Amino acid sequence: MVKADTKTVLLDAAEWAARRHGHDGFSYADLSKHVGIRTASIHYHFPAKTDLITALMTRYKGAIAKKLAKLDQDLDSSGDRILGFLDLYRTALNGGDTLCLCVALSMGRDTLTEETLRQIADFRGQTLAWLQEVFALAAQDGSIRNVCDPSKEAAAALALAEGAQVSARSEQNMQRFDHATEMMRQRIRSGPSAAAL
Amino acid sequence: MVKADTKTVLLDAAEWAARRHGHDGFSYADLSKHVGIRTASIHYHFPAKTDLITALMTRYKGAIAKKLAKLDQDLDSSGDRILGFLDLYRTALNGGDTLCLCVALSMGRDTLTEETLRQIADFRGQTLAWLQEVFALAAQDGSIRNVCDPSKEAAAALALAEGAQVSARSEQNMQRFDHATEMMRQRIRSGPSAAAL
DNA sequence: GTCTATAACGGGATAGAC
DNA sequence: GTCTATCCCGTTATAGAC
Repeated sequence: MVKADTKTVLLDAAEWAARRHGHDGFSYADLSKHVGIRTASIHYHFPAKTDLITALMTRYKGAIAKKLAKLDQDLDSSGDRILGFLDLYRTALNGGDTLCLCVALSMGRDTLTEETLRQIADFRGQTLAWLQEVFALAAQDGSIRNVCDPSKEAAAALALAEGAQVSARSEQNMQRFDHATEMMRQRIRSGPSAAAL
Repeated sequence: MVKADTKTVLLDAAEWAARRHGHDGFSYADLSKHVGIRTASIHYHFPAKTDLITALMTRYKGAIAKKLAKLDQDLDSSGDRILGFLDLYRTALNGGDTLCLCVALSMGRDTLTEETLRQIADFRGQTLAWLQEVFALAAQDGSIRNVCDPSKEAAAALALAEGAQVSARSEQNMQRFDHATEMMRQRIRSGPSAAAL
């Protein structure tokens, strides 16, 4: 816990780079500059780039799982949890510099391993499952208006958040994200409505 | 019109490749194989890769503008136009193989020129303007339920369509797209509702 | 664990013959 | 317009010294 071991420092640099530039947009040479050891030394820790990516996705999935669990712990209403979810994706943008790792890797060319593709699908599955539960709760606590089928709500919410990230990053403009997600927030803010969708 | 000139054949191949693999995911060597002329010959038509990308985006923007105009021409209700819009993005997926060129390039690394970035923003601006008009019409013809501010509706609809494309492509599964966009379609299909958002 | 050195390859791009 | 040949660079990855 006390010393920042090299592997962790490498993963930190790699996560940043991958979320900024995508899978094919960063090299061991880039990491070498940031971390201060030679590319050959990086290969000692992660023999192939795919090993790096795999470790990255595993760590990232766990980190997001924790954040989603914390939202459940800290917030009672489904509406607040969705607001927390949107804020998670907003924060991940870092002012338009970085995407969610999952989105960033999704775009990479077919350089990706089957294993990595599976991890990406797993990650989306984890998020979709969480969203689905929140929308199921929403059907009960009424803190989100016009709730439809939770599964469809979850799929739509994730697509909205990811799409909003993509356009915000491509113009490095956070307003794009805020604008695209404003309607979703309005379904929560202004209190429950009698009308079902 | 009769002979397929080399430039057009190159653009066709490049568009397919770019939408499939992103900016850094295809090379002149790839085009060379598909088109049947050497890489040096491609440089004759497009001296630098950025020239190719610029020409690609220009042509693409015009093509989509035509398709959107055709939707306006063929369809009277705002609801049908949005359904047409979603189908446009669905078709662009080609079964999970290709993205909208704009989305595919958005993910590329910072290899992109300032000019290209401007073109990408322009393209989104064109689509957003069209969507905004459709939602403004919706506020009048009532063929879409719970219509909010047209500008926010447009931003949300574009993010939804792009995000749905990304997840569908990353798993090569069209159902992801259909699932994520189902709610939007339901706002149209089942007739107008008395409830405002 | 980290280094130097190097292999092996693929990328964009140019020169000059035809 | 298309070709062959070539350049230069960046990338992943390995061998072997320290």
